Amino acid sequence: MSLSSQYNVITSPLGDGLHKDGKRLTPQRLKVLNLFENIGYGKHLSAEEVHEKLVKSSSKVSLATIYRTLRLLVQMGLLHELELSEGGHRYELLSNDTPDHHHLICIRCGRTEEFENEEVLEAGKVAAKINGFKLIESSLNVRAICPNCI
Amino acid sequence: MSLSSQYNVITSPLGDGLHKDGKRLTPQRLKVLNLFENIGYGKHLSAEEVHEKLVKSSSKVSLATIYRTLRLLVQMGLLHELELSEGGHRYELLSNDTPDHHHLICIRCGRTEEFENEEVLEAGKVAAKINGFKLIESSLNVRAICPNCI
DNA sequence: TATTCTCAATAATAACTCTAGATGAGAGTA
DNA sequence: TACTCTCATCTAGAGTTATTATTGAGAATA
Repeated sequence: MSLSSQYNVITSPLGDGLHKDGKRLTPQRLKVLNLFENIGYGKHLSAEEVHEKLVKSSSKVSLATIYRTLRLLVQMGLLHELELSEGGHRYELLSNDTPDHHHLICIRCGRTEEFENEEVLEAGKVAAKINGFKLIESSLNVRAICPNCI
Repeated sequence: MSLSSQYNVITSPLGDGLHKDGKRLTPQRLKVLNLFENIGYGKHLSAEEVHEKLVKSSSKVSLATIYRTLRLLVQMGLLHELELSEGGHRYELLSNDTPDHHHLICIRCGRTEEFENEEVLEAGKVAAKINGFKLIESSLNVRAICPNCI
């Protein structure tokens, strides 16, 4: 039996999106997406810049793969493509759902509800600042039992 | 190649604890632990009570397995054993770290810092109430980059 | 009564195999 | 310059097998 039938294995949005399509989660794809997550929202890079940055961080990924991966991540809705008037394209991280999204998860049936909360976002910011971290995103997971399962 | 070598598969504390010891994550073990999580902290049950409750919820687990599992969960530090003067033992969920614990996680090196925050706990409570869920616990995960990795 | 032991049957999961999807290097295209 | 294509090589992950931990039922123990 493969692990995918386990009760409690949680996978990434990238992995999930790829797998349900017969596609594969590769180190290269992860590196490209991580790069965008690291630089944060609102910043855009060209394919060449992505390539340079990965090479500098001793993560060699070929330019052809960069192009293929950028196209894929745009198709998956994880990146946004900007067309420049000077020619060429740039890519930026697309927040895939409500910013500052939190989840209420039923531990019995897995039902999930999203909600927003400003104080939670603020708490994340403060914690990051105190510890000298650069914030990327925060998500509150509330483990609970839904009405149907009580 | 087995999934365990993947980059981004997150497993449960129970699964992790068992696997690193060559032990297995079984439905029975999960059911027993879930039962304690569902009734919440501070409440204790005897082996017989655990058995009854599981049988009632149409989750048949043999009494022998209940005893074996309770001993295991105590060894793993997930449950606490109380010795009663009238004879027999009772078990209760052990909060394995700071209650209302939140995590600041470096997405590059994996370094993790814990912190507490009252507003976050409150936000979880409110969200659970609005949606009719019974709260179990909430944890805020802040994805960020630590000083060493910036 | 509360708990443990025995042992045949069951099943979690590590290990291995295999195949199609993905990559790298470099040539091709516009 | 900006990107795509080709193709040999590589590898992610599905599928399968095999091993051995775990379970259930009931007897045994204290």
